[in-house]
Formats: sequence, C-alpha cells, structure tokens
Amino acid sequence: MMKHDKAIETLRLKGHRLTPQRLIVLSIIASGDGHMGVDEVYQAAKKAYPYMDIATVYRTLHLFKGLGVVTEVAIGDRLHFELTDPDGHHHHMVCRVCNGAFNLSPHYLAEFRDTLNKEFGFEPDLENFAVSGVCAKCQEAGKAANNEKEIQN
Amino acid sequence: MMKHDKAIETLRLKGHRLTPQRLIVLSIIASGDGHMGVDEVYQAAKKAYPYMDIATVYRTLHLFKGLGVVTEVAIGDRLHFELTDPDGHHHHMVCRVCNGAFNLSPHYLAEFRDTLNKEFGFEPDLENFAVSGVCAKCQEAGKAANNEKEIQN
DNA sequence: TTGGTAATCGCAAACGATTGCAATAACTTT
DNA sequence: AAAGTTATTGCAATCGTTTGCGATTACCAA
Repeated sequence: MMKHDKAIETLRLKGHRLTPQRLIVLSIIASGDGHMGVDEVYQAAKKAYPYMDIATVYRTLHLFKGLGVVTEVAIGDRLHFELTDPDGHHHHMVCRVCNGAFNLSPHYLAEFRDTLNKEFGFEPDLENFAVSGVCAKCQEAGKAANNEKEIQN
Repeated sequence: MMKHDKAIETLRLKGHRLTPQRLIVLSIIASGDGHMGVDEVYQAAKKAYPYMDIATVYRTLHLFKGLGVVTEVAIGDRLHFELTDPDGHHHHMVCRVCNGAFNLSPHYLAEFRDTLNKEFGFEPDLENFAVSGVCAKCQEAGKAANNEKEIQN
C-alpha cells in the first residue's frame, strides 16, 4: 500500500474530485523526502503534466493542508510543504542565516501551549509551527566573521 | 522630549541620513497607538508628503526594524509595525479568526528559549515573535456556530 | 557657502502568492 | 452510455512586498 492511499481516500470521502493534477501533486510531495518549496513541486508537476499551472499547485496544496494531508512550513518567507507526519506532529527551527530547517519535537512546545491555554484561553496553532533563529553552526560562523572584521579594523 | 527623539539620535549615530520621509514615517508610527499596517502608514505618510512611495515606506520600516526602533509583527499574512517597547519586549498572540493581536509577556517565552539553547544550540528570534491561534472569544463564537449547524442538520 | 559624493529616493518591473472568470472535466443521475 | 451539474482548471489580472536603476538630496569638507 502506497503511503498516500489514505490521502486519496480522504479526498473522496470529503467530496473532492480526484483530478490528475491533485494526484500528481500528492505523489510528488509523497516521493520527495522532507519539505519542498512550491516551485520545486510546480517544476516536478509540469514534467508529468505540462499544462499544470502554478495557481493549481497553490490551490491543491492549500486544499491538502485543510484536509490535514500536508503540513505547511514557512522557511525564509517562502512556503514549503511536506506530508503530514503520521507519527505525531513535529515542528521546525529555521535558521535565518542558512535557511536550514531542523525538526523540533512537540514535547518542547507542550508546556508553552498549556500556559497560553490556562493564562489567556488562547489556543495556539502549533501544528504548523516554525521558530526562526540562528542555528549552532551559523552562530559559530558568525563569530568567526566578526573576529576577522576586528582584525581588519 | 518627544518619545521618538532617541530614535532620531540612533539614526544619526549609525550614520543614516535624516530624510523627511524617515521622520514622517517615524512620527506616524510613534503617534499611532499599537501596531499599524504598512498601507495604513503609507496613506498617512502620503498626506504629509505627497511624493511618498510605498517602496520607501517598506525600506524605512525595515531600516527602523534593523535599528531596533520598530518591531515587526506578522498579522494574518500582512506585516505590521509598532514602536519597539522600551519597557522590555513583548510578543503577540494573533487570532487567526478575528485577526486580533494580544500582547504576550516575554516571561512566557523565556523557558522555551532556554530549552532550545541548551538542547540544540539554537538561538530563536523571539523579539519579533507572534504565535498564531484562536483567541478565547472566537473559540466561544466557533462553538456557538457549530451548535447552530447541528440544529439545522 | 559652495561643491563633491554617496546614501536615499521615486519609479517601474519583478517577486511569490492569491483570486475572478470563462472553459473544461469529474462525477452523478438517468 | 449519454446528458446534466458543479467543482476544478488554466489564464490573466491583482495582491502585498522587494529590488534595480537613474535622478535627487542630505551631509561633509573645503
């Protein structure tokens, strides 16, 4: 059984049509490993189906997102998508310097969610959660660059 | 002393020019209370200075952001800006239903930052931090709407 | 005060993303 | 199997935001 069969079933159950465009986008996301940029999906889809339009890719990805089939991750102001992790959600830390994305276990966010719930009655969207920041490696590189600067001055 | 005098001083010290456009944008942000949408700033600025261009508004706001003078908040996929809170940063909870933005004290994020630092060496950008979610009021309204639906069915 | 020069501007084009609309095609019903 | 219905598509226009570029202007030095 292909890993996206249940996604197709979800589409049918909710009364959405099984168009070739949707099946292609789904198979591309499913075959790619990890999150993919929209244009990455679009280029691959156009190879399989030359009439494919970028608007259709966006609409399809948003539909899938609404159905919980894919998860949206914002990486460096661009949207990326991946198959929703069936073994529980994971989140992302995205490095603002190198745009690298690292998984973050939901465990680290559970406490935060509880606090917001209790204190403010606010229910945060932590399914599609990405924290921007600077990863360990780029922090090192940054320090090195600063040292060079100081030497030059 | 106007509350943005120190911002002007910051500009001069860092070697940036004091153009009328920058002073206007600054005074608009300073006189508005709370975060403002970019177009809101642009419209107000154009009244005071008809040649004002939207690109200049964006460039100015980004410059101010880099200097720590203003803080950027993403509200419902649009950028908003506010004077940086001198009494310590605050963060935002943004309701995905009503687009309302609520302040969030840094206290609630400190623990989260510490954990990410210790576990992964990742330094998150929590200055410009906004959590998307659903506020208490909209959760209530949502429940009411669902009940109506059930009655109709 | 005047000129030199580099930062900044306004304009226009481009970016990634979204939307309106008429044409198409997936599904339902017969 | 054929026709009807309605979701979905491709296209083009538009959105909010960013960027390249030649013209302008704030600032510094003479």
